[in-house]
Amino acid sequence: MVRVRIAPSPTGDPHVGTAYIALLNYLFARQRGGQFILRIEDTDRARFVAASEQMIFDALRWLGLEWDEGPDVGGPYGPYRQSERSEIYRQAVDLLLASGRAYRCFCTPERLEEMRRAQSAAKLPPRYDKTCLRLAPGEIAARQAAGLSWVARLNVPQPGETVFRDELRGEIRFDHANVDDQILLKSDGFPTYHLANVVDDHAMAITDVIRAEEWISSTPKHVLLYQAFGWPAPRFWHMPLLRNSDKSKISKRKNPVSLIYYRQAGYLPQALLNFLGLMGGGMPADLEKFTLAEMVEKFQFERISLGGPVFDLEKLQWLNGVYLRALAPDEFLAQLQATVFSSEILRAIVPLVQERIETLAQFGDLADFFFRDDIAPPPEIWLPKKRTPAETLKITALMLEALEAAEWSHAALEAALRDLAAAQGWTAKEVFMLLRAILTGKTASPPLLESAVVLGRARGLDRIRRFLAREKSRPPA
RNA sequence: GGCGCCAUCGUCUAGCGGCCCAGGACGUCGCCCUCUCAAGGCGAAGAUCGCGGGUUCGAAUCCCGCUGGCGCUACCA
Repeated sequence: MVRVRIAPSPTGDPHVGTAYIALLNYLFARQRGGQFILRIEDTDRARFVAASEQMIFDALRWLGLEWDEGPDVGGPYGPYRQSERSEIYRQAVDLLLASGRAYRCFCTPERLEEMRRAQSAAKLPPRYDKTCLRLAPGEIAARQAAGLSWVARLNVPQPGETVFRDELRGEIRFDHANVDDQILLKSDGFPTYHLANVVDDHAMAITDVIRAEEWISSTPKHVLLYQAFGWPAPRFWHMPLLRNSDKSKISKRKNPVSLIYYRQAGYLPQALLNFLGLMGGGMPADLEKFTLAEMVEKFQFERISLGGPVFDLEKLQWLNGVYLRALAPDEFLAQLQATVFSSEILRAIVPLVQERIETLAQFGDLADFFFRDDIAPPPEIWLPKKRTPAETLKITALMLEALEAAEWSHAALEAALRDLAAAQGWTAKEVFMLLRAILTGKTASPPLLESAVVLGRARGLDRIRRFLAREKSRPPA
């Protein structure tokens, strides 16, 4: 019986890369009559975003990737949220500490920083120097008694080598000279990914770990952990990374990556899924358009091409168009009413336009930007009278950062924009008008912040990113 | 820098020793259809298969080296 899992981290919007890996895991499980598990990897309390978990559930369900076990549906191997499994990790660490496969480390971040600087200056691989491994038992007890904070580190045998098999690439070997004594338990008592992932995969009887290629370098640490615990390791399948058009790992800077965005921008889940299925091969080459069920039937993992595929929005858009045109008119209408013309959106827009309207027919004139995709205002709209294009673009980039960090609410957006204006020596009016131009394409619109909230975070941020991309690539006039 | 992974049209890919002076799709361009624009149909341009060595009667396909791209190099996942 095959058991696989997807283990997203609730640190923000659900990511298109998560959907890709989820799809692959789903296919693998369904093809083999196995189970597909959803586990929430919420051990990073610094980056934790409370609303994120629910958004992950919603986005994966929207795509139709149902899981057999998970935090919301339960299952025999729960709990499926790592923050609820602390005791399990603590016991696991005790085991490793007792057997000498892990050790307590009291080094301060400053010392570690210093050590890494020296190593990099000496052109050595950055690696913890095992200082605390040499601590006498009495010294360890004393430091603990003194209340010094500590972490648990994996004791990687030196010298040594770890060899493991990647099902798609064959044998991969790592000299231990390049494997760090990874932190397993953080000073806040939470495990790192490496520990939690191994402990949970074993506890949840995961047979095949299907994850992104970026994990290859840390797989030796995982294999060492399985050995330290005396557990059999699962099979590893590392999938190619989705890329931006410049071939770098897909990122929100260069590409929309939020599944919320794709849903709100009017992509059909079956089209997005189909497109993801095209990434990296796997399906018979003569097929371009196929359903999830057909993928379960025909997708072959052995056929996956290992070169990282560029996530080509234009092709996704074409495919989405194919799906949209194939809809029966009634279905098409239903889609429209479920998304861009939902009564929720309409209801939210009403208070923004009602007080500015003289005939109902003007609704479109006032609210057009909610229903348009490409807003491309000319410089006479967005360029403040007293500013240059260069400084305007610069503050727009800062604005994007500030808004990405802010909660998408009227108060938070307003605070972020006013702070930005003050910090950059712009008037609030200039900053607000700039954002108005980018979001609405006009100099006069319904109230900006209210409009931004209705437009939504995903589409709002996307408009700013697209604006920046467009203006940066525009040859200076 | 170190380590690892990868390498066919701009992009997604087919090809797993002869069927390939490399096929399909997106995008681009042209023509047709047409009141317009799309869609659709037809067609074109587009890859010395990253480079250099081998192995072989024969290599895009196998091996080695180089180069390049990417990833990792955190008390993030």
